[in-house]
Amino acid sequence: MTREGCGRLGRTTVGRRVELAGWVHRLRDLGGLLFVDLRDGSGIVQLVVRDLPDAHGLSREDVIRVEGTVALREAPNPALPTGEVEVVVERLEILSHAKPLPFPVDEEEAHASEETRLRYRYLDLRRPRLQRNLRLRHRICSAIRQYLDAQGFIEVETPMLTRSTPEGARDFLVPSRLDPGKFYALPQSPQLFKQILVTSGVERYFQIVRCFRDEDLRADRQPEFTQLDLEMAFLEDPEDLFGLLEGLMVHVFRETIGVELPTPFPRIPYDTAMARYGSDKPDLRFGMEIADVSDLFAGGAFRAFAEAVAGGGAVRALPVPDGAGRSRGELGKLEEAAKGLGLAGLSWIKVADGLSSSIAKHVPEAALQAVVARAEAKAGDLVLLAAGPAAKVALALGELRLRLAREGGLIPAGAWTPAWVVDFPLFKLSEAGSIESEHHPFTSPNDEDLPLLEVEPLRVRAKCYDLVLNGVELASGSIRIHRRDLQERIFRVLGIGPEEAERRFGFFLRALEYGAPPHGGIAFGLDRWVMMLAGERSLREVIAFPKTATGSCPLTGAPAEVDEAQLRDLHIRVEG
RNA sequence: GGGGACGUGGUCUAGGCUGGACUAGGACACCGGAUUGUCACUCCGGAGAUCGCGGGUUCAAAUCCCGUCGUCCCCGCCA
Repeated sequence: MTREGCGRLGRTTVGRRVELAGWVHRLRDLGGLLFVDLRDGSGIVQLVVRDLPDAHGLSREDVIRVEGTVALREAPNPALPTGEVEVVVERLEILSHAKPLPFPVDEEEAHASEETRLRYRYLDLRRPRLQRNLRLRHRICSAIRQYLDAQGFIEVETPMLTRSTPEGARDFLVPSRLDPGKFYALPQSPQLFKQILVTSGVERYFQIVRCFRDEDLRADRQPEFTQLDLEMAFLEDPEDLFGLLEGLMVHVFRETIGVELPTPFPRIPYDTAMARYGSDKPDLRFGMEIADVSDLFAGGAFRAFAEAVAGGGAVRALPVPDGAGRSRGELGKLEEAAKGLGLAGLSWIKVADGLSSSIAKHVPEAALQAVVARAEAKAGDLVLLAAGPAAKVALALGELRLRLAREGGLIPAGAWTPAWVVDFPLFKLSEAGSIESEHHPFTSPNDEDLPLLEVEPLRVRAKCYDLVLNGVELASGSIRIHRRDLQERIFRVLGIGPEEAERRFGFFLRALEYGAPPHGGIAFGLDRWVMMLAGERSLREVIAFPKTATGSCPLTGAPAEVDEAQLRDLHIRVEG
């Protein structure tokens, strides 16, 4: 007799003799009559047990096997998919006993601290919500593979033990036993390997791959995380990739949560994103677009604003729907928040029957009207005004835009607003004042900006793009440099001399010398993607065995001390 | 590296500001008993906590102070 799925029993299986096995979900002992809700991977069904004395010793989460006959219920339970039937048990075998549980596993929401949940992760994962998340994650991966396979991509594995290449984050290091004093690094991404793969004739590569970055954790950041990594040969125009990836997004959304994403996704230049949304990952689920009103205050009587414009800065306006009712106290708090974000101050205009404004004394009514018009504010709205260096104003207003939208409940539930952000700058200024890559050093500059490379590097744009979804950076990629001479020029701008370049990237530069095709690609943060589709707020809810905020694993106790002998083998001595 | 919140039986929590009748209360889980149509079963009874750890203040500390550890959130950091 073969085991059947609890959740597959129903009206059509009445009268059948079945064997079931699973976990005791709940018990209702009425003395002469015992009800057991039996749970397996397919669902839950009610068992009725009579005249089996052993059964009264059952506990929740015991693993049992039963034989019995499917019968129509006297009183159906509409809350249960199998609620029309029950299984009358004739034979019962306890396969494994469960101790009293540290927390209930039959509830949708967790009723235990995260630490307890992670310590008993095998119990936590039995909860329906996490089971759903695991299955959703599998379906997403499955849909990705299905789509990319159909598009001619092949999945190739790259090493986990590799060499440290100076990328943005701190590396996890693995000491070499055979070569004392030397270390492998766990990959922050398979960046150079995938470029070498396309150079090797793998024209369409992808990999669902674990990556490691030794930085502090967040709700949306784990030290080991999974990327959908992807690279194509003969990719010169990002648009060719966008179409393909929009197809991927549409496929995954359709197959997993049944949502139809409209294509094409909007393309938003980086400068526009910063100006209108104050962010390089704009949340397009709601309006509140920031308007530039610098010209309205240039040379005007309100000195704070006029001087900002004269000094090369900007004055920008953020409309707040239905914000006109805010009290002076609330506006004061907003200004405090703005100062915390680096602004010198925050002015406001309330749009009601007439206008009232914190700067009415200094600014003519007509100018205020013009600001309101440009910010597209309606009666009942509030307009916030900030002045200063353009980048600072943009970021601060962008942050306020998000906070006010969240607080005001202006973000529609169930909305999906993907967009491509394009035309990123190639470089940025580090805190120390040196030139750094905005994306990574293998990103190709825009052809027409090449003459600026050594002269005005900060003005060079990159063939670089992010896929942004609901204000979250979901994927990031670029067209790569495929010629050694250009790659060396970039290194020079970055202050990486020929010797250092040879030492760190010699293997890669050589690969570019033997016929490297133009190529490019992208990498998705898979965990975040799953998190969004699952509607979760933390990555830990979509990773089977995640780490705590301090990088520990309460289940296994990692990280942990190791034997002295192991350290000796690795030529490691621990201080202190 | 910085800021904030939290830590009380197995689990979740009340109490904490305003120290004293707190002999630390409740719910769930657990144990014993009853129970033949329940489905969050019900009813009766029971056991289980030196209030994360260390120090201090005080006649007296779960409660106030300092330190430390752990968890969570945020800033920095994350090409």
